Amino acid sequence: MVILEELKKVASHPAADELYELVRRRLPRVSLGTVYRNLELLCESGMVRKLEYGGSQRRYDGDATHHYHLRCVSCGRVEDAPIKPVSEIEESLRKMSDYEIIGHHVEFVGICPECKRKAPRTATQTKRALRKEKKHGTERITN
Amino acid sequence: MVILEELKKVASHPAADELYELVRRRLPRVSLGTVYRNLELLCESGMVRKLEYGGSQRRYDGDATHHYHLRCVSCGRVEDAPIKPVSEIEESLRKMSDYEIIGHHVEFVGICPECKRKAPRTATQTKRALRKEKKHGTERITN
DNA sequence: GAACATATTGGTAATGATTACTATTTCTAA
DNA sequence: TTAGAAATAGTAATCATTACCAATATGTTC
Ligand SMILES: [Mn+2]
Ligand SMILES: [Mn+2]
Ligand SMILES: [Zn+2]
Ligand SMILES: [Zn+2]
Repeated sequence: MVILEELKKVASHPAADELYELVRRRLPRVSLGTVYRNLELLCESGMVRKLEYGGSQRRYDGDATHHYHLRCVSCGRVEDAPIKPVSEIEESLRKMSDYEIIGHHVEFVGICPECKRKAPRTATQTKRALRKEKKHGTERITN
Repeated sequence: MVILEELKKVASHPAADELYELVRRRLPRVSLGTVYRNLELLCESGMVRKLEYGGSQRRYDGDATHHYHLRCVSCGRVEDAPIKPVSEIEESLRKMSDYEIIGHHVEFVGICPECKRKAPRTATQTKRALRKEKKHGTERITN
């Protein structure tokens, strides 16, 4: 319950260890293993979504409804993309493929307003950042 | 060169160790580290794409042009989705977000024809497979 | 070609996120 | 209470990826 509550409280799509720190404030004796185990159970029950895009750590999302994400290549922040999913895209693929299509995921990559302000980049710098990000995953943010 | 050639030969989006085995047939003394190192260089030079969707291993794509992917939740196969990318979706997001949008990735999930034939699934079984797949990543395929 | 500087490699160790394991604790229901 | 079941904390194991470095290969200048 506490794990789910804390996950729903934040919009930051935290990784397991970040969520662990949040949960610890309320349950100081909880273990990281318990966080992982229950996140898995919550995913299975459909109350939590596991995000497995770029980076070296999985992120978890307390909002299990279908929506897209937007990741800042500079600071690693992941936000919900403020557009609604286009289900028609699945239909058009069904016409072209023999797969039984179950769903789709979309991740936009970009630079968040804060990072734009802090360090406006040339196109070259942006490409470099993208590479570095792909290489190392992105820094943790303390949002 | 050999690494890039072998990667371009296959349509299976192999993981590093799978590609390592392919390269070894031509360069028996090559090391896995060399494969990783050069894949990184090829990514940086833009000739190879690194796929970081689900599963526990990264996959590599010798086709660096923008395209979508289609993953079978049953066997783990990853194919190119036979539809063209919709760039308009980035435009519509630009209107709604202050991010500087750089690009987007799409992964469809479904069941490939072969798996459908081998083990037709009920909706419940499919959901279960999806969970298991999310949990363990998917089996290696020998395509 | 010899001598040197530079770049790349193979082999192996280190890293780090996730998972597995297990003794102990907590819950449940008679 | 009390026995059995379920969950947990703490720790070990796993395994994909990176880091490291001595050895080898490559290129360059004379
Ligand atoms: Mn979200
Ligand atoms: Mn592809
Ligand atoms: Zn940012
Ligand atoms: Zn399949």
